Amino acid sequence: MSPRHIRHTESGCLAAREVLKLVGDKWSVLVVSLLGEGPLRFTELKRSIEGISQRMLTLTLRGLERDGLVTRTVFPTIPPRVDYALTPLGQTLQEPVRALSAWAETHREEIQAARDRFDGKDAKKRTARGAARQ
Amino acid sequence: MSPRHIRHTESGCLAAREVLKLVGDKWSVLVVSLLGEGPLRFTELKRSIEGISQRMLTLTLRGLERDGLVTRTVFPTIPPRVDYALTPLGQTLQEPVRALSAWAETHREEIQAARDRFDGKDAKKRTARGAARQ
DNA sequence: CTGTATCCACGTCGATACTG
DNA sequence: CAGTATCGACGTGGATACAG
Repeated sequence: MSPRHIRHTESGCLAAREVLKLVGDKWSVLVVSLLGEGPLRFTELKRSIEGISQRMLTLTLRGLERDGLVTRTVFPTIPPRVDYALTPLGQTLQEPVRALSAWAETHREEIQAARDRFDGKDAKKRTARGAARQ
Repeated sequence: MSPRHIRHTESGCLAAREVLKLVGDKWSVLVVSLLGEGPLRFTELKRSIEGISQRMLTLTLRGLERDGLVTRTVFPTIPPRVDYALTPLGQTLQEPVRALSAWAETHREEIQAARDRFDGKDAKKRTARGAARQ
């Protein structure tokens, strides 16, 4: 795994990879997006996302905290209360992410059409070879 | 898996998720970026990326082709020759992706600092509890 | 309430070998 | 040259149970 082959600055591309991976994460972007509208408690996040497990929410938040994108504030009360909020850095991430989401929304139908076309041709090929599956 | 909980339009968020996943993919963005400078053959791509296996390059290209981001042109010669190129749709994707990469580059050091801080505190906590690992 | 720990199913990826 | 097929290792995510 020599990272020498990647164009331009090596560290820049490694950073890009990591951020891209973060963005590709199943929950991170959603959490950041929710916190973009204000701080939330653990349970509030869990309820807002609803498909997420406790484990995954914890892991996601830890990762975001580690990267300096969210802050974790513990109130040592009983029962305990923990607030999560976006850092300034986390807020700046929202802009490029929103740009990407906008792109997705804009080209959603175009992509879907391409997929249908591709899958259609693929099905034809398979049936032509006599092995119609499904 | 009821997709009812996601905010705003359901299809929009599903589309965003899929694009985010595509962007988070280990190779897709790299391939799109390379094709952004002009069409390339299969082997040229393979050599340019170098860390990628034949299998992964094939799968990546099929996925991009399916989504209508790249075209696959076969020249029925011997030996065979296949050119891959970005579609107009694929080209438009480059802009938001570059914005995200720029964000990564800009905040690279900031993120690294946050990680060091976090990992440092984590290590301290662990040693304080008497279980210094590593 | 806010986690942590454990287990397991699943998908993804790489290595390798083979084909047209 | 440009793939496809197969296999095994690995990481990721969900369910569940338990703890502070």
